[in-house]
Amino acid sequence: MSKELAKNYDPKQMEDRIYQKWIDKKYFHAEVDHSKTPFTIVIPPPNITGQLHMGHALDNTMQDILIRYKRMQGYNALWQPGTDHASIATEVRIIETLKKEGIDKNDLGREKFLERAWDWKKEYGGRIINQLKKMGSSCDWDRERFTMDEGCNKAVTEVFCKMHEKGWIYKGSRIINWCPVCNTSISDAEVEYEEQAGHFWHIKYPLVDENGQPSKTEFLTFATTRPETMLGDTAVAVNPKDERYTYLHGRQVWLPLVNKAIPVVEDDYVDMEFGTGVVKITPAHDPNDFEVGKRHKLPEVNIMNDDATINKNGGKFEGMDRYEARDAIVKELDELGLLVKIEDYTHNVGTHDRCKTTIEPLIKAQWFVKMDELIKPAVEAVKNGDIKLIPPRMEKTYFNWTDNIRDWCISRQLWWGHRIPAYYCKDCGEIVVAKEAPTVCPKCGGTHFEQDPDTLDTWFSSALWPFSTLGWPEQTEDLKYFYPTDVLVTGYDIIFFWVIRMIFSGYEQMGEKPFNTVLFHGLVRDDQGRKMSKSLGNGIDPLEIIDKYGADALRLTLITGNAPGNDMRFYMSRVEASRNFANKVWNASRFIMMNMEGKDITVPDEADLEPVDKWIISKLNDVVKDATENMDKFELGIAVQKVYDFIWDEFCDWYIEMVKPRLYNSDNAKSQNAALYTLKSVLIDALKLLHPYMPFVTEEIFCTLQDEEESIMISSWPVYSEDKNYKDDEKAIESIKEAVRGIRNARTNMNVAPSRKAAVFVVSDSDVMRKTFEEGKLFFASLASALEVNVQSDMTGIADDAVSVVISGANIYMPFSDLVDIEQEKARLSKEHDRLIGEIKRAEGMLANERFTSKAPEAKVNEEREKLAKYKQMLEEVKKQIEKLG
RNA sequence: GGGAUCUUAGCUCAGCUGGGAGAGCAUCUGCCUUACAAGCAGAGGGUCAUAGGUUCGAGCCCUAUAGGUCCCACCA
Repeated sequence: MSKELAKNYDPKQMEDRIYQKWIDKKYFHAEVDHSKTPFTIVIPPPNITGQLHMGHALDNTMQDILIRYKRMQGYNALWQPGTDHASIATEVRIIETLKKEGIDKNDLGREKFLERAWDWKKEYGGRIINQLKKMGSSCDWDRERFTMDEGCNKAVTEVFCKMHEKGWIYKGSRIINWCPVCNTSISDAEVEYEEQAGHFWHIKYPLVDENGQPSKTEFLTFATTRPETMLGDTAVAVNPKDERYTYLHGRQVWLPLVNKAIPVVEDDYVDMEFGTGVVKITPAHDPNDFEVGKRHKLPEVNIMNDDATINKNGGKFEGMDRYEARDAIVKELDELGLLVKIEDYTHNVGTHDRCKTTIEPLIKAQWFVKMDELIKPAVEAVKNGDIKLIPPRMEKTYFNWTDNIRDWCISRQLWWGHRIPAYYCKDCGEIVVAKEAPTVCPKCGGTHFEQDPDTLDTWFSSALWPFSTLGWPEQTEDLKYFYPTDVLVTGYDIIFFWVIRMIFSGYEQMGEKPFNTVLFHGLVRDDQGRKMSKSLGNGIDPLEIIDKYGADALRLTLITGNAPGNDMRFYMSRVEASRNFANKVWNASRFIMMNMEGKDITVPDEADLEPVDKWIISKLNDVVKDATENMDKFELGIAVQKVYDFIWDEFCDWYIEMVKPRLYNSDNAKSQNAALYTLKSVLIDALKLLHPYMPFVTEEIFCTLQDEEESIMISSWPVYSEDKNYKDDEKAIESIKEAVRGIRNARTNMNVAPSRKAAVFVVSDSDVMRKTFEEGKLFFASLASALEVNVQSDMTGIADDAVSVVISGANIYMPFSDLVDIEQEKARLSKEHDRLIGEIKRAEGMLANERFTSKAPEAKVNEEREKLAKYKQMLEEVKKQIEKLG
């Protein structure tokens, strides 16, 4: 019993219903099944603080397309979903919320804070999942994971302990990036450099004279952007090759305000060309100075508290904020006559990517991951192609990072996250790293321990995501079967944060790569090319788009007209165009079903298929081949464009129109059946090709069209077949299309009213051509607004002044001379004449070139010869017509 | 400072391994033709940034230049 499609395409009434059906039927669920080849994608876990934005929408659309495609191809497709605890992002949000309630994080205490965090997770963690469902994402929700669930926690602890044992995780006192607002260290990757207008303070320090006192006559001048750090200066440096300063070797300068003598050191780090060639050295507050300090064994004087106020080492400036101190110090130096000048200076300032606070380099004891060995297999894998990056240019970005890798600071002074499994003996201070809290100190036998208060960088756990979600560290069946995963789809903006770290973690922990291919996409920008952001208020909510136009339209919009890895702009007009396409598919299907109503459609003999039928079947066959190839190359936008063009331009605008006369004529049942069968089968395959992109509308139509099959998403992907390759029929129908286009064009040019039908004569001396038009007479007549069609080999019955259209191999005549403006007709023919002359010139030019005919591939040369012959013949015909008109 | 990328129709962008310049939107003209006006038919519009080079042949490959975007580094 065939159902009916609603009159109008209305995504709202179907999408949620269909999604629920898929869930109920468990179509998304994947189980280990050794009779099938697995195809696995792990989702980039969205933050629990997050809401679906266009970036997610794009990212997940791409994944869903790949998963649905592979599932239809018969793979055991698993899309592993989950969410990320997003340590610092979440913690910041909770602190904000607490603040509104007048609660300070520290007053609340760690335990209570974590309770709040879990409440938060419960409340908001599911929100984005539901939003992903609105997109149509076919994730296996039965397997949903969280980076802080039991299994992931176990994986994290396991990795930490293993790597510590191996010596690749260590605790060290080094200069790190400190965020004074978030009160935590952050990794290099989390520092964002921002150009800021600042000042360059030129300052001079007196040299120390032979009595150990500050000289009144000798000074050293230099410039700094952060004068407050002078409180922590422990040297000034010059380049050893700098002859201007040879006299300084072995001498000291007097550090004002602090009032002590500090040495002049020589170091290659100093650029002689820059400034005065003198640099103040503050080892505790600058990464470069830190290195210089190490080389010269300088003391490290930390002058700041964690909140970036000056500490007791800052003497009378103690307690001031770093910027207050800056002003105060500049003022005092000026009073002492030590301020030479102040320049405006624009420079890059490191800020925290989460809160935009200027970071403060500080020396702190932190945990690090040693990178030099760990990174090697990850570099090798991309170099030798074991892991493919798409587009390949991303490799350069990748290597740029791996070549300059520095140890990864993984400890964070936060509460929300994986607590570091390191325990300190309260008696002797011994550090024990273990999966479980130790009971006895291996060094002193003490029994009191305190766990390290710090948590791990949020990316530490997401680096393990491809295998922790499959059960690791347990050797599960899932892990053996689904790992390594196939494709990772993500934005190029997290290549350093996440992609690289997953790759080296995969090799280190699993001994195998985490995925075969990384498919990168760009950013979705607003219609002016700006990044969508909260502060600009230019973000477009995907859910609003879905509500108005449907998820299918949104998905199609995001995937078309954009090359891999490139940013794209989001236009409402494009969403409308996508929705219109859905509507087009909807209506074409509705038309086909209306005509199928009450008919018992059978599979026709090949002999009963008419040339038009074979033409569209052959065209579809080509699209199946092309689109599949494109999808295999991850050219998703190109693939769907071909399907789109096929459905709209070929199937709807030509085939359906061509077949209408047969549908309306029940006298020839065989022909009608062949048409209906072709309509239906081509539609079904086209829907299948479209399904990964537009899952909802294709499902609704598919299920309405044929009741026997449950769902398009578990139907099989169309396969190219040599048997459906009807090149002769394609050629024939293209001739008719050419004729129709020519006639329409001529009619428009002549201003012939559409309502006015004219007789049409097709004249050709080719038997094949006459047969083509004879067979296609019926639909040719309707498409060409012909009253009648006469196919003949001579000019019998055709008026001299009939309008003529020349196509390759035939002349078409329309005797509506009474309506025709001869001058206009001449102009039209003259234009056609010029066009042909141009084509002939081009082809002749190529063929006259001996180097072309001898060097170009033979097929190409023959192609040009054929074209030349064809155009020459057409030109002769056009010339004759022109002559006839005088 | 290093690197990537872009410059194609009025706008936004495709153009896969080099072989007669495309789409959507916008514009103009005509159509409420029995699936679709969220539509149909037709039309206009491009020295493919500039200059060289390789090639029988370049939007595509190479070099340089100009302009835009982004990433990395961070000379105090």
